Amino acid sequence: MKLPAVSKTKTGYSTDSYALEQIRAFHPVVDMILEHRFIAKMLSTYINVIPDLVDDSSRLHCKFDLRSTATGRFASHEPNLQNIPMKNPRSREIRKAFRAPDGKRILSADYSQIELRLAAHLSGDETFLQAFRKGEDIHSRTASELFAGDSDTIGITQRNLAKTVNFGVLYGMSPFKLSKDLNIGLAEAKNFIESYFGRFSKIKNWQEKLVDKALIEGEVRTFTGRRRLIRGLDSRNFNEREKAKRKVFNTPVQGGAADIIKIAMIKVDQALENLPVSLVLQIHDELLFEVEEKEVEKTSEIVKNAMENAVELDVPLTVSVSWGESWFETH
DNA sequence: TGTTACAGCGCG
DNA sequence: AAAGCGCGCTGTAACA
Ligand SMILES: Nc1ccn([C@H]2C[C@H](O)[C@@H](COP(=O)(O)OP(=O)(O)OP(=O)(O)O)O2)c(=O)n1
Ligand SMILES: [Mg+2]
Ligand SMILES: [Mg+2]
Repeated sequence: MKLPAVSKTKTGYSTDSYALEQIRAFHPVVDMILEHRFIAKMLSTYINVIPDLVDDSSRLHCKFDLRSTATGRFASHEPNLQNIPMKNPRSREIRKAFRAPDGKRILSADYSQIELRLAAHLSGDETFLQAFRKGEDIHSRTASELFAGDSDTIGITQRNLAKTVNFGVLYGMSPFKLSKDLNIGLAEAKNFIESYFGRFSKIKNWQEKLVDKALIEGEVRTFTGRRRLIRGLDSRNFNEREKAKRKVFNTPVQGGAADIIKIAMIKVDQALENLPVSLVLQIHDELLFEVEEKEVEKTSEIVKNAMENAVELDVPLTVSVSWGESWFETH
């Protein structure tokens, strides 16, 4: 349609939502395509599919693959119940369909800033460690810094963007992508990254040491000894080499967080032995339970305690618990 | 009818 | 998307 080209893929012009956002002012069809894409995604992935998978007892069972991921996380499939809509208020409505039976509640327990805490622990960065000892919420803090000026408009959407920024920068995001994500200039994005690693000054050095070690050993490990083989660190291709480096310093953190919740699952299971509670889902750093309504408060305490004390780090682990009649009410 | 590559997008 | 990482699912196009 001769609209401006935002970027290219290997087969043509890119039409992903970022590209369309950039050209929406040039033609009314662009917004219509975005809306169509959104509805099509919801229908084809969730709304038209999931009801047919519910069994005779109104239960929906996914499968969990415990040994397919590179980092030690679980993977869920048929259907994937680890990617049910959450971030967009319109699509989040889907969670109202995931209900506890009469007399029971859905209870969710999610680690706070889990990979940031683990990164603080593993790197030993004093500023980072102190922030968590003081009970700071770094995602919220980043949100306020990003939206300095309009402090009333900082809600969950802004915190989610800040979350992407915090993990993006930690795991090697380029100033280019950061500037696009935040709609800011390249220079400002560079500044943000510099001040991030300036503030948490031991992080960079810790990451470099991990890469040096991985180059020698050909692998990287989480704190439990879980190993991931890393290829490409000695590649002559810059992109391939840099990609391998990012895997090296992501894996101990993402994989370590996976180790933590696995330990927590064992402890939770033991602690709940005599209560009418079933663990129904794991979503990377979150556990979802079905609980007799009467026992919700007691379960909340036990679960929170077991998860927060799964392992002992140089920072506290904090877990947010919430519950309701459906999955929508949690968080 | 089934497989693969691709682009795209949902979640953590 | 041009240096965030980790997943699974979808529709389309091309091909067997
Ligand atoms: N864009 C994202 C979102 C999440 N994660 C990883 C790091 C998070 O620590 C972990 C769990 O995701 P959460 O959404 O639970 O985020 P946090 O635990 O960091 O924050 P919260 O306090 O909101 O739970 O998944 C990531 O790498 N990139
Ligand atoms: Mg969390
Ligand atoms: Mg979570």
